[in-house]
Amino acid sequence: MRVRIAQELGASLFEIETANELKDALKLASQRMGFDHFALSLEARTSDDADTQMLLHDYPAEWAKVYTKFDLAGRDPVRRACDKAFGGFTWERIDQLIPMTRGDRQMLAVGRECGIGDGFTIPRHLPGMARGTFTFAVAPDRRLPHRWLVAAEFLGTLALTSALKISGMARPVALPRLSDRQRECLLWVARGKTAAETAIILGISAETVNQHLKMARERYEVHCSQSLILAAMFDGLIGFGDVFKWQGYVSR
Amino acid sequence: MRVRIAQELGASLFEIETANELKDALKLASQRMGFDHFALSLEARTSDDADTQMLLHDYPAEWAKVYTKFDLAGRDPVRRACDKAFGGFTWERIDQLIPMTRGDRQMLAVGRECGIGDGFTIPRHLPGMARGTFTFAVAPDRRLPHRWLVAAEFLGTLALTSALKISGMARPVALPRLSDRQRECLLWVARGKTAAETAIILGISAETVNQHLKMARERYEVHCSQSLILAAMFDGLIGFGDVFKWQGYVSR
DNA sequence: ATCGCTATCCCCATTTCTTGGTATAGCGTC
DNA sequence: GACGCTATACCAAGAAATGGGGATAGCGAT
Repeated sequence: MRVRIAQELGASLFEIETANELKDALKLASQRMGFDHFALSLEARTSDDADTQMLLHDYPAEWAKVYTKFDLAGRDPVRRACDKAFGGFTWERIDQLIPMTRGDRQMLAVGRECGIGDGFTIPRHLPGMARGTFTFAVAPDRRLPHRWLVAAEFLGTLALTSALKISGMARPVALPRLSDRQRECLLWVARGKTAAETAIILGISAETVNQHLKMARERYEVHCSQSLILAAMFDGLIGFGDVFKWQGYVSR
Repeated sequence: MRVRIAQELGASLFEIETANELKDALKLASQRMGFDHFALSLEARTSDDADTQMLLHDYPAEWAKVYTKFDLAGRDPVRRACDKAFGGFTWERIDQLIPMTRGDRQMLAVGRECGIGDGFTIPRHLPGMARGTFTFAVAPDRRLPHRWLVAAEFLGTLALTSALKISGMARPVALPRLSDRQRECLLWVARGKTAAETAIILGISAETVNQHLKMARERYEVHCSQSLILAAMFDGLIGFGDVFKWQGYVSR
């Protein structure tokens, strides 16, 4: 039932096209699930200018002011905990994820004074592309609606996905531009192999490997393997998982 | 109701202490939710090759054999899509995330022949620490239990968290740190500049640029610039935005 | 003041990549 | 059968990266 509601709210996110619409929808959704506040933060790494960040929230103005004024983001235990958790976590569990300093507790206390009590934060990362968090929070005198946390995590993930789309990063995917063989050569080069090594691995001549790479560079209109790798990776033609699994596979 | 069941199953995960127990629990849970198979993959982001990987699954033996034997991991579209999604995705939606090559479709077809039909994969990343995926799959003649996907994503996240704890990978890995100059040189190389061009841009000697890159490679314990760029990017030291922003900035 | 450490800078020999060519064979389409 | 596309293979010259040396300057700790 709760999940059903979250799914309905989530479905509406996919028709959203502006940050303002998203903010309104999230405010509605968070309150419907029994939270007092929400905050969405997305730091994308592919925007064209300084506008690589999206911050939507309905925190009390005072807290937002204090937070930005004293640059509390740099010492926020919630942010640090985000680098340690695969899934959402309630703030009372932060000390299980990271060591809490006195300053950390003090910061949470300041938050409470500003109207932010307990919270539930969902961290998400896309290597090289973006990192985002979604937080649901309640007033200091209220308790988190624990029965809604699963739905909240689901909705928060959708909200981040939507924000990513709005931010202009999720472009329509281009057609595959490399042949399988070209991609295979590229993959081994990305894994740190030389053309000669790749040739042995694939059982073809080193010159042929170079030829495939040459063709691949031409298609991507770049002049060096670094750019080729990054372009292919950005397009999703190869991924970090394809690469790192093979670190040290055949060491020299 | 479905979430309740997932929560109960999830709660049991936190008392688990060995990979085998986890595997049994996940097998039970996945079947209870209406899936035929599950697969948990966790890879730590460390350069030394100790137990940096955990793979738990109940895929058909034939598929596991084919997958490892033919290096299918390097051309698995599911793995690539994991770098593009904040949340779980069904395999039928992969082509909305990444370009699908002929080889990709062929690979999914081979999977179907081996008993793996549609799937739902949950990707999670911890920058500088680990990357994990959890997949629920059904036999080729069956459909994914869509009503269970929210619960599945919840449970999958918990399973990955549990696996992280069990594997001992959770200890913070000290990220290689690069000096400002090293990072600067790396950035320009990632942007496709040669050492000589970078030298002019930075106003230093080309040999010095090479030296910075050399030190950076040593810190990351890699032997070539490709690996250096990818490792730094995976760790969040540089991002696609830092790179593509500058395409064509100085024409060649 | 000396030690250890780091960031910065430079040279050079060897290996590797990049770019310009050419060529054959297979495969599907028109 | 001609055409386009791809995979395969090779050659050669020049540009670039890599890994081996050193060297200087600053900075904090003992």
